[in-house]
Amino acid sequence: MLTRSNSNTKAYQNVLEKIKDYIQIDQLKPGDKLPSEREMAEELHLSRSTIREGLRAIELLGLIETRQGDGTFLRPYQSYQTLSLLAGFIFQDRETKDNVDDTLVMIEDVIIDLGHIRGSAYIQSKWSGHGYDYWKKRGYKATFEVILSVIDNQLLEKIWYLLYAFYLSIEDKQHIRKVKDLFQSFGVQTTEE
Amino acid sequence: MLTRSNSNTKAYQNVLEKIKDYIQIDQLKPGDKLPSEREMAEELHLSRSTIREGLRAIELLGLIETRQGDGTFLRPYQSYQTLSLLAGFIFQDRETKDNVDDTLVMIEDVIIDLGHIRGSAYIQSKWSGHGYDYWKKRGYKATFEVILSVIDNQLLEKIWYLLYAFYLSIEDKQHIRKVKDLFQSFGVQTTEE
DNA sequence: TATTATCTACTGGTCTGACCACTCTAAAAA
DNA sequence: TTTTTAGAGTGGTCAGACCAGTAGATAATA
Repeated sequence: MLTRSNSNTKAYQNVLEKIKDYIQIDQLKPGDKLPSEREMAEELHLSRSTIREGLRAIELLGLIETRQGDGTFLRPYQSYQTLSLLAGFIFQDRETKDNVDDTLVMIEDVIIDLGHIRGSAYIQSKWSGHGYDYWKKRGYKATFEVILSVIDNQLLEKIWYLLYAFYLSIEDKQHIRKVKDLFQSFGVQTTEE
Repeated sequence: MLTRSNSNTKAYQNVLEKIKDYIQIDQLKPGDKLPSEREMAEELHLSRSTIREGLRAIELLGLIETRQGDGTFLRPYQSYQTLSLLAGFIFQDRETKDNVDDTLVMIEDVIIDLGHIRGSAYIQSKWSGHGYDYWKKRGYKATFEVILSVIDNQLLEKIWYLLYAFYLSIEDKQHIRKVKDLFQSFGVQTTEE
């Protein structure tokens, strides 16, 4: 268990909260303009430098965009950008490296189950259309993407991509799952022709 | 002395690069101390405020930790906590929300299944020990953490934390899953006493 | 001597006010 | 009308200041 010590909030963290308020109260949408730094400073009774410290933080996360001489704008986010960032930290932790393999398998189990439920027929036709050898040649990733395409959950897809890519980067093994079994589970013939 | 080295890159971004150098050249490890803000400012020929803008950015990312009167330190790794703050900025479109919701449920299904397999007895005793009301009071997160603790897959745990934190930040509902059902699935009595 | 209290130098946290570079817009000039 | 220009506003950066907290050296104490 981690011990998270102090909890004295710093002034710039209020900036983050305040900006959330701006977004909510003013119903700001991506691309919209935020109040100027000087305005925020006055309204929050903070110095402009403190305001800026808060802005820089969320700018690095890709949530806002600053244009000199123009203003600060909400960005059309890419929420996955943040997920990628977090993934960076997750993978940075060496302890979790060992878990990548396990977790990848788990995630794939989920994906395969969903594939059966939501688009078994489509997957079957797609795979059968080209034949087993075709997908065998195109590789594990392409094959799996067929399932992912019918599930239509971009977040789950992103998680799988991250895990899979990371797995490949730290392991020698090419396939963690028998593609043949995968095909057969969807009722696709795998006999070579 | 004018600065602003022509290109579009902002000065504070150099701070990030420089800190990477510090880490690499000085072979800094988690917990180690970085040069003081004033030192960095002098060495990079930047003002202290600019240095601080860079520091705040990577602080929010959880890379560093600042202690007033002491210094700035490299951090082991980041928890989901700070990022959950930002989740409020990220999710606005319905589609993304649905993705988070769906994915969270999926991940939890996996976790619950694994809980049954790897530590059903432990979970049961843990929950029974304090009684249903205790966990009901402590909340969904604490209850779920019992399952996570026996699974012992930190990556899966972190993914769940991330999704759960995101979920809370975008929804009002406290419980997405009937805790009562969860208890009963592990054979724990839920009758009030 | 061993302990405690105090001082001091240094650190991050914040503020003020300034100047620059840039972008927009509206008034002035063509 | 179109073009030019001047100004106001914005972010980018800076220097210097003061506060608040920490750690280590020093002095005072038991």
